[in-house]
Amino acid sequence: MSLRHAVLVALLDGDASGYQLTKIFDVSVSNFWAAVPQQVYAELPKLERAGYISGREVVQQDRPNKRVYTITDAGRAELSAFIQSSSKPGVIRDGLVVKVFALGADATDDLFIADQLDERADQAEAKVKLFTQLLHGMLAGRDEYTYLSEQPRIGPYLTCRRGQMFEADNARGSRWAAAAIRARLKGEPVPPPPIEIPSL
Amino acid sequence: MSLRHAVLVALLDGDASGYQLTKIFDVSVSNFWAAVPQQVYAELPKLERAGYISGREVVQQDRPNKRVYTITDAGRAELSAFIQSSSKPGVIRDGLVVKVFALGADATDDLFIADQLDERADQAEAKVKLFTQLLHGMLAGRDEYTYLSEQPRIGPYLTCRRGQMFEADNARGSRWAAAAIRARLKGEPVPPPPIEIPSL
DNA sequence: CAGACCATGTAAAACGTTACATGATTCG
DNA sequence: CGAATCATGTAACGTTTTACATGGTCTG
Repeated sequence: MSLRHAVLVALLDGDASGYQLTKIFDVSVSNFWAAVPQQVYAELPKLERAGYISGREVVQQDRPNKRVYTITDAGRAELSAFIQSSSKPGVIRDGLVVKVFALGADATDDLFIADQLDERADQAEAKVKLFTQLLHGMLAGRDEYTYLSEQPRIGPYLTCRRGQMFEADNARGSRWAAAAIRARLKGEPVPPPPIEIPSL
Repeated sequence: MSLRHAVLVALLDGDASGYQLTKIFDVSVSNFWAAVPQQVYAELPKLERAGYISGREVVQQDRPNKRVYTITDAGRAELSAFIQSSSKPGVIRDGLVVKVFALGADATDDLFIADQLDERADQAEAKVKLFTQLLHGMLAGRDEYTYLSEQPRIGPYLTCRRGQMFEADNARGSRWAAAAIRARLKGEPVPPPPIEIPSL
């Protein structure tokens, strides 16, 4: 049950409303913990009742009023307890790769899979661009070495960097697989893979 | 809802019992669709009632009897329909990366996170070795180019290859992050990252 | 003879997804 | 004035996780 912890870490970088948290989940937290807005909104009252966060009303003239949450000491303690507990392996569930596993069962299906792999590669490339912008924003002109050595809160940078590398591989791998499928079906030579297979 | 489809693709390579399917999920399907044995066992009667698979009792002397399932034509059609439907983005939920996001909030916690990253790197390296063995088993002496050009069912090979690359990056990235955290805490120079940050 | 592997489940609780609902304000 | 953004939920349904349960055979 770490939706709760995902919300708590998101509040480490400053107070936020439910709406702002859904945006933070969209661009950064979703790389390691996916959650839709309804889930986030549902979690906030639970966390507040548990004493891990405290909310306050913020009246706005130009926009609807909002409720802004702060992580409490009890929330930080809960986070510490979570960090010091053992980590379960991450779960992956990707329907597109289920389809890739089915490759070779039907040639018509194979073409659909190739199309979807290219689409996935496009999305992954878009994410890489977004993450690269976010990273340069955090670096603010400094180089990575300086940033990592001097910045106190490197967590958001590292997870964004991880997302960037993950999506870059995702894009390369998906693009290659799509090309390989099409080449096979046309009887043409399969292109070389992005990374050679290691030996035993 | 693609647990159902994950079970169906697993049956494309031959009939299997519930128990065998849980093993297939363990070593290969779990790379793209995680499921515990109870989930697999629960899905089989549903798939049989829907007509997508058909089961038969197999009596064994040396071991407990088992029920072996075969994918039906209706099952293949259902799989085709799934393949031709649009793919939702894959979901990732990884508690360890939630912890990484929290880096910098507390130095004691940071050390725990570094330990867990090393542990994760060990597990990822073990998976890379396992996948490399599985891949060489599938290749059976042929090179990858030949295999991909000539083999009809390349799905299992590609998903295994993908898992291998994913885990290799996972291992490299986790190992580096652990080293970077420790270096920072000791005031030593942060080691260079496995991949340079792309420019804007 | 203990521990691992084969073989299959039930039941309850927790969690996640989807559809629906509402209403204000800003921007083009 | 319509669309986008801000802002927050409820309710129903479906899926996943966790704990529990059982019993045979095989290996050291």
